[in-house]
Amino acid sequence: MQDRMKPYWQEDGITLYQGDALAVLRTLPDASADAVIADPPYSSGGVFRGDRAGRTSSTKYVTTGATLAGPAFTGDNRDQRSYSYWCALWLGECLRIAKPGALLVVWTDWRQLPSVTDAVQAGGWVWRGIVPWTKPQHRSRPVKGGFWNQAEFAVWGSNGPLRKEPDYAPCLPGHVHAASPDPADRVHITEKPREVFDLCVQAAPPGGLLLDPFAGGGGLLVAARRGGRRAIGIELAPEYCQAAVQHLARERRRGDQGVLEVTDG
Amino acid sequence: MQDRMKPYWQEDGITLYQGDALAVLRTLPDASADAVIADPPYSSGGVFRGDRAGRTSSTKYVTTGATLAGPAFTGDNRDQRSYSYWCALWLGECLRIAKPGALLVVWTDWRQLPSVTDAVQAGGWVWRGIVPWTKPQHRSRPVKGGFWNQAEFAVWGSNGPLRKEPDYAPCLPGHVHAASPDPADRVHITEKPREVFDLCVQAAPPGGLLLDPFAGGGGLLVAARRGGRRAIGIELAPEYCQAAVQHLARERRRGDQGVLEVTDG
DNA sequence: CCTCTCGATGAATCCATCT
DNA sequence: AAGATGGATTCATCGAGAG
Repeated sequence: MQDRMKPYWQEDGITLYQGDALAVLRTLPDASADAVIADPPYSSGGVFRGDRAGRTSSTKYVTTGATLAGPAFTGDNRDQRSYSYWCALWLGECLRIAKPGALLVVWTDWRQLPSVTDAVQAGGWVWRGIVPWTKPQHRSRPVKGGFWNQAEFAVWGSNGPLRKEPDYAPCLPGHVHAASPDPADRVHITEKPREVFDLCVQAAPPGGLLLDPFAGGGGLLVAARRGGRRAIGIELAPEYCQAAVQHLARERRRGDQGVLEVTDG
Repeated sequence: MQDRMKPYWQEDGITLYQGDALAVLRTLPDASADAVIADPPYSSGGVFRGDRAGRTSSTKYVTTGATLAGPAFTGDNRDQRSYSYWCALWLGECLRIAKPGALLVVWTDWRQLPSVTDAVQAGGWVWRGIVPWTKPQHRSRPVKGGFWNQAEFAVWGSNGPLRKEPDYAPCLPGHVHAASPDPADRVHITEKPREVFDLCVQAAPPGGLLLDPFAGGGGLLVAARRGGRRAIGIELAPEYCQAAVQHLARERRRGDQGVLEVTDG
């Protein structure tokens, strides 16, 4: 662990660092996080390698004429071996930061799933399962002559044996079925629905600390505050750091309204 | 391809061979199957290596002393390397038997998923996706301090480019949510629900030929006939061959009743 | 029709002990 | 010390049936 960095933003137990995930992770203290929730760039593309090179996320993920909600995100063109290697690096660093028994959740698509399970174990975590997130067909991609592509996957594991303490050792649902947010409401291109974030947040006990090395639009940070957890987010792109902070501010206003509505009812 | 074997049973375009999958596959003709649907023994169980070896399916998967449907099945004790190797062998043989553009569906659990995706590609198939089957929580197992284990996975691919013919190139659902059949109604310990078989059957066009190298209790053969497809099943255990034939006979009677009921209504 | 209790269920897992 | 063996046990869920 190196010297502490200056946060990009901090409020209500939510901290956001701007910078490269590996670089920032190295500055975080040992055995401090109750759970690590990671949604790294998938680095996926065509079935054959040539399809994968030289395109940025704006052309890859937006097939219709819809306008791109945010800046193209980087780090999404690694080939498979270097992707596994890179994942093993930051996963190993996360292991150091995680408390014993802490949970790990890493999101991926079908194509990178085997690389991610390898990397999780290479990073020293105990791999314990896969949680599918399934989307309704109208929000996913048809494959002519095959099966719809309507699932993404969370590879999950733990730092050593699972927590058994009676105070917080829940049995969490092993499947989420929810639609992606409407493109108009999306902060990040690949933003996951609220249901997914709300599940991930429960990987840490109330008041516990979540670590999100690829914070993107800040969806997990928002969910962490909503669920009464602290969180540390890391995001490389300044545009997304700004978007995440705005997201947190917007949801705080909406949350206040929610509280008022509850009081009224 | 070697000499034809004598079928164990044959009727209505459904053929069942009794024998080792690899041995029987070698006797089947080239480019004859429209789809391959495989539900091999998972050789799974145990987060750590020691828990994976030397147990039979009856002691491994059945905790309560209750209802053991049928005998324990064999071939469920391979270590990870030999499991991948063995899968690549029969998958390669299936590729030879498959028509160009034929679909492949291989069922597995989370633990063997990466091995199976490797083996599918090693066998020469183009890997194209993962279809999760999710179960309701009350028919799956809680994991204290973690996520419920409530999904199994179909790794799917094709023999070369996907079929594009307008006559049969459907977009099939990429997710099934269904409960396991009631233990009393099960022919095989690990039998999948009807919804799963009905989806798999659609991988071949109506009248087309399905190949099931691990027929077990015959669930896919029954579904194939129900869906108007032909099928070739292979099963090693004579007990399960017999059970599959009985299953087909029972469902034929039930099917006749079903037709009558529809006529009545 | 609603609420409650009760029981069955699970393609395993944990851990002490022995080799 | 590492691996193999064997025995004991997990608990939230939801349907059925009763009240």
